[in-house]
Amino acid sequence: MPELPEVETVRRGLEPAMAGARIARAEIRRDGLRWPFPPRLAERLTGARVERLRRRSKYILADLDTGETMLLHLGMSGRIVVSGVGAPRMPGHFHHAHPAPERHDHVVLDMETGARVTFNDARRFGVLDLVATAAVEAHPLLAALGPEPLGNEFSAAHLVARFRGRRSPAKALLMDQRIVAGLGNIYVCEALFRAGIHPARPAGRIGPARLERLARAVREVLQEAIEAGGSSLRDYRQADGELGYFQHAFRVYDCAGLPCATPGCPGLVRRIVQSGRSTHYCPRCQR
DNA sequence: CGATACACCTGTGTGC
DNA sequence: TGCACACAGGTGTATC
Repeated sequence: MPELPEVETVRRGLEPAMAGARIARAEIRRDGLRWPFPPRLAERLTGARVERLRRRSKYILADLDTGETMLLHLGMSGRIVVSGVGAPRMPGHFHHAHPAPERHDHVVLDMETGARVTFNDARRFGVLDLVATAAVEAHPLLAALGPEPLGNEFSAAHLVARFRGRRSPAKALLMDQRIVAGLGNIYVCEALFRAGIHPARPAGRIGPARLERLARAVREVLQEAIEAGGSSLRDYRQADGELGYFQHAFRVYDCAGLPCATPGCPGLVRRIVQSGRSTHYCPRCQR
């Protein structure tokens, strides 16, 4: 599921419940997700105050006042939902204010304010790790990430430099988190459509003007998707449990067989497979 | 180094 | 109704 817009939406939704609040109790309901949880996880979280929530690529980073940072990734099917915001504090009786745990609720954090944060992940491709805050950027999962697409380091010039001489399909390079961090299957397809670039075009054979257009398209589609609360196809929810609604604004993703969104274009959206993943595009307006 | 295949795991939809 | 199979938003690792 979750690409940058979904993760950013979740991060923002968690802030009211977590930022500045202390974790009163951490319930760890299994040994791990994609990898085993770090040792003594519950003890290391209990009593810690969350100082702030950051995002890097598709990771949520919760800086704790213990000197550690909790690193979260939602994998394909993860969701983090808050319940009981504003509920009166009832020490030892948190459960009265919250729904019963559901299947695949793996980690439950009860904040001292009464809010409950639940990490649910059916497929268990998600990640939860703890790392010294001073060394977060050196974490193996973060160390090789490319620039944030909504930050200053990402630009057409960056794409020019990184695409030069590469024969891989444009889609493959945009999916590569070392080149630009945070894009996934949906937003790569949508950005290539907006830029008029065929997803199979060799990356090194895209001119600078079109890379300018691509950099703009990437920023635009991510920004619009964040404003729409992300895209809900199956599992994804915002932190308050609501669906995102950017899926209604898809122009190509999941639109195989439908007319192209470009006014006057007679093309039909096509689905192909690249590197084992679905690609959606308009063969008429993407070259 | 670059490109591809596979692995991890559960749930859902489709066709027989 | 049951069953087999394809497919799903990600990404580290193995392999050529």
